Amino acid sequence: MDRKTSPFRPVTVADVARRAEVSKATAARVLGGYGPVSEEVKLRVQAAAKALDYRPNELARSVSTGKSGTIGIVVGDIENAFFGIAVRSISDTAHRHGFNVILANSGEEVEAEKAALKVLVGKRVDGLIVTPADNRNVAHLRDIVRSRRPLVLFDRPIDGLAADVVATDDRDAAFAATMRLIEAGHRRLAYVTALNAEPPVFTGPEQLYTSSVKARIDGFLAACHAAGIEAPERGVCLAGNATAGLQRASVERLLSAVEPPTAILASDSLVAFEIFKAMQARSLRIPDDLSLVSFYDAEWTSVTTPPISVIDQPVYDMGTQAAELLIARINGETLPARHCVLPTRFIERGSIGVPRSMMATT
Amino acid sequence: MDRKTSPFRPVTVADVARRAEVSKATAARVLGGYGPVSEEVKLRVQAAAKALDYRPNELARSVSTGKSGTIGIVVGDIENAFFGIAVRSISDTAHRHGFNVILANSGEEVEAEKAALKVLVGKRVDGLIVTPADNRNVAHLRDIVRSRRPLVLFDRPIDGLAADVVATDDRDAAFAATMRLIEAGHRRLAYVTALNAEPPVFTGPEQLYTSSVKARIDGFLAACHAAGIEAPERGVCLAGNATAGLQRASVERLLSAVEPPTAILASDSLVAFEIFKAMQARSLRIPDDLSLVSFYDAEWTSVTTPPISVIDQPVYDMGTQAAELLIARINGETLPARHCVLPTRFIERGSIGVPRSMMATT
DNA sequence: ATGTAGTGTGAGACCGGTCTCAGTTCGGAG
DNA sequence: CTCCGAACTGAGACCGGTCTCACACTACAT
Repeated sequence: MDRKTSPFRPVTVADVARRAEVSKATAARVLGGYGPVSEEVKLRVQAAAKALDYRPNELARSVSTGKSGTIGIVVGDIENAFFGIAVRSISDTAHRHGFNVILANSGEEVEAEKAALKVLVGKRVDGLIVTPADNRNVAHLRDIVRSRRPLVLFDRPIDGLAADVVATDDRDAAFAATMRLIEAGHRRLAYVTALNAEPPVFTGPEQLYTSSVKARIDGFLAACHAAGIEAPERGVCLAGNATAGLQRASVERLLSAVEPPTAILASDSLVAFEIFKAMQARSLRIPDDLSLVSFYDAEWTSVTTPPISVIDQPVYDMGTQAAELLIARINGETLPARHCVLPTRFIERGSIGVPRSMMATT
Repeated sequence: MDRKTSPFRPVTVADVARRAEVSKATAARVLGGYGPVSEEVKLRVQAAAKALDYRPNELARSVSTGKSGTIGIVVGDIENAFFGIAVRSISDTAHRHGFNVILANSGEEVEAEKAALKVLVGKRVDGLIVTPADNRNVAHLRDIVRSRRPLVLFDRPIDGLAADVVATDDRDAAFAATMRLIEAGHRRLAYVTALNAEPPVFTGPEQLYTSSVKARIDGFLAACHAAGIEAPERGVCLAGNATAGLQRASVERLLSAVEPPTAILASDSLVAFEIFKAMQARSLRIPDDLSLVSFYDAEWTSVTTPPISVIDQPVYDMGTQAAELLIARINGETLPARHCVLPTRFIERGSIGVPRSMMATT
């Protein structure tokens, strides 16, 4: 504890008080801007603070007030543009309300998510925005709720958890997009999502632990069933997300099947990107050989030839909404948990075509 | 201060100590893992902590140790994939070393950068990684250095500031890329960068306050001069970055000039994207009508037709390097400021062609 | 003159941790 | 059997803030 002797020791209220020749309490009142202080003393303290270049220690402040002015965000992967923009939007909104943001990456791993949450709670964040990696394993989230710390689930609802949610109409969006493909004449459809599963085949919805993806597959299957397509489950492809290589291999396998799909709905822009590149590599043409629709209006989807039709998610608005909901809670709002569903928008571009088989028969 | 009466008051060492029937000091020793404690007492305290679900208050810990275990990052814009990956890489490395990350966005505004720095210093981050928005206005950074808080400049060196730097060989990369364009036969070259300037014309290098961009333009001009191209300065286009609309307008103006450039070097993937879309909108073809090279290997550049040749920057490595440099400093390393220059790599794709004029004359 | 309300100030407790220091206990050496 | 040091424990100061409380002083009504 040689801190007090170092010449680089940060300046404290006590230092300022000494220089302004007032008590620590008075200096603190000026610096913290709370109690009543006479004009003359206030000026003297402010002058001393400036002269000493005083920087309040927010940590000490937090420890005594119990509020940190910080919100924690746990996302699956910041590298993913979807989350990148979400983070941007959340942090913009947070700053606007005088909050800061601590960021943690779960890499879509529950264990990492738990660890991140632990650290954030340790840092006494005032509230949390989380994209839960696994809806089967939510004890740690339940703990957060129980401890009364405001929590907003982002993009992925969890049933039976009394937390606010900001998400999109995933099921409807997937249903509608699938319908468009079916209406174009497709009967062999595939839904591709990033998910580690062993074996990597779809065996049932209980396998799906990312709630948004589950909803989307629900919608996909419902549309297929409504159109009388049999065994559409076989079109659900769980490409891994552990390594890019694994995912690429899954996509390759899908495209080189004996009866490959004639239309694909991609669960996110990253898988769609893999699919697009794999197709390019084997000179398959969109939409002639294969129709492609992806969730999320990623930058690249608008500049390919042809451009890709997408389900646009209002990410920026989702982030803003989530942050605002959270901050309202932090400020003491006590309404029951709300569930905000934002509408997606289908952007028609050039990646949906008529399947070859249809062209032959018509 | 009704905190102590609330049933949701967080558990403290004192609570644990009471339950384990030991002194606060002993409980703290077990929980903090520092002093000598007998095996029996240790177990008792751990049991009590678990029963009470004790979560250490990191803030209080930081206030008494003087270390926060947190590093602050200030980037220009997280939405930009370049920074997105940088943040990812920095936070991965930080976590690997047991540090957390607080993120702040400057939006490329010095004032916001100053404010962010103030907050981060207030939160007593152990170190900072900053991409300075303006190399003319660095007093706040100088203050950081003076206060002995470790600081690493990311991507943008600042002369005369005794801080570590991780950057790329911007000047050389721009020089080499420009040379390629010149060798392909181009004589009317443009360099487009995002920068607000009034009027939006290049009048000299003193106008350039983002050091990396300045280095690149240096390289661009040097290559032009070496090839005997006259007044290459006229090709430097400062498209705004305040609003997307402004930037788009600048690009439009550039393309519809009486003597438009036959080759463009784009300073980042966002301007390149604007250029690509503007060209698409007016049915200009790459590389027949215009050759295009961009800094940064953004996702979209590899899937356009034709794909865009780029100067690939090793962002992930830069982030890792920056974080490691910083953490070494935090851990007490005292070497003089280092300047790490990472090499870029030119990725040849299909966007460089022979200018029309050349084709006619040959 | 007294009451009384209000303003400004300082002393010191407090937040939840860390850490110093002064015992206490115990074992083994002399 | 005493002495010494090591191992353990508790009391309490400390970190840098906030905040309560008591007190001094003024101003104004009674």
